[in-house]
Amino acid sequence: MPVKPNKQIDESLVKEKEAAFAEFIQRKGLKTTRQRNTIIATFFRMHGHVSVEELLNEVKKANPRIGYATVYRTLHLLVESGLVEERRFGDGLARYEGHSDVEHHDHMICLECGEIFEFYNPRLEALQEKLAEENDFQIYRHRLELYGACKDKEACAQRKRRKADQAVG
Amino acid sequence: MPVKPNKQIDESLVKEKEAAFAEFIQRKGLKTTRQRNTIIATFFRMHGHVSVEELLNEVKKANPRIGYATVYRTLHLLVESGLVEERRFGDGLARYEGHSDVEHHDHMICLECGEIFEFYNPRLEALQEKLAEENDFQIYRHRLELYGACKDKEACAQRKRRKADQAVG
DNA sequence: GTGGAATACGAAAACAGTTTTCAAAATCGA
DNA sequence: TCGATTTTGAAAACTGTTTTCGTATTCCAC
Repeated sequence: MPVKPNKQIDESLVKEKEAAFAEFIQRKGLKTTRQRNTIIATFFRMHGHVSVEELLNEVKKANPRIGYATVYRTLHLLVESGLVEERRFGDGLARYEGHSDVEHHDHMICLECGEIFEFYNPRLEALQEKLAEENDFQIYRHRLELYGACKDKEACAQRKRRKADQAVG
Repeated sequence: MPVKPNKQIDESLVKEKEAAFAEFIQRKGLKTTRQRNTIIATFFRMHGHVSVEELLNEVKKANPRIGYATVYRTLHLLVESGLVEERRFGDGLARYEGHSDVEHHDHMICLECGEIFEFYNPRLEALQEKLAEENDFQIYRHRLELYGACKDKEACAQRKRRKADQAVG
């Protein structure tokens, strides 16, 4: 089971998403702007579960004049378009995730190094459906998060150091 | 499977918890106060997933001079004591849940009427453990939330009305 | 292309939930 | 009861997010 999604950026996939967003914007009668293009181009080239601040930092490298408001607004549009999902892991801030090839997945969050792993298991999905059925409940969506720690302490510590370095730099 | 926990308040259980909290306070060298007593007595006699505002409203009936700050502070102590758990269901506010007889459970949240159902299934727990094991990950805790809708539309609509009434009253 | 209505931008203010501050009040061991 | 320590409540501060408002940009009709 691949716990971590592919780290490589698939440029053609990014282009596809940019096109899909452009179409969404047009369909809604909204306008294409330099800032929105910068923001989505940046976002779709980032990995994993991106916070607004992380995204803004990257965006500012391309255009320092872009501010929080526009990033927030563009992220809302991305969510509305269905290309991106908003997630909250209880640290109080929203994180955004571009839909990867894997349609749906759950998360394991290491409380040591902060890494967020993704996984998917059909038996788990099926079991949830069954339980909902038994309770006369219809599931629209769900969220499952396993909080804990990597057993590979060495790799975990290394990730932790790397992230600490990033935060300083 | 009982989807809703017992609605009855077990007074002896409440007393037990009050005693446990008193012991925690003492052990930490803190002081017993009228306000804290009021707050925990109120909390442990409420059902389900209580927001700070809901709790404060109840508390004010016993002592209108108690404010947000004290409620927040007391809830933090309750969490620290291990008698209460904090949960967040994505609507931006924290909810607090006294540990019930059921040690652990997951949630189904109806997006129509807002009702939060509890459930527990050992196979689900076991499967999660197995998946974590396969990924060299150790689970400390987890959270599973099924968002959807009650299939019993009548009961659902009734709950919705009742809650709307409460909000006004 | 140009004009102009509609939309978007950025900075700053507003907002909601939560936390902290501070001076006055309450607790509790000596 | 005294007095050091903790707690309280009101208000201010904080955090992440949303809205406001005046200016700038987009883009369709011409």
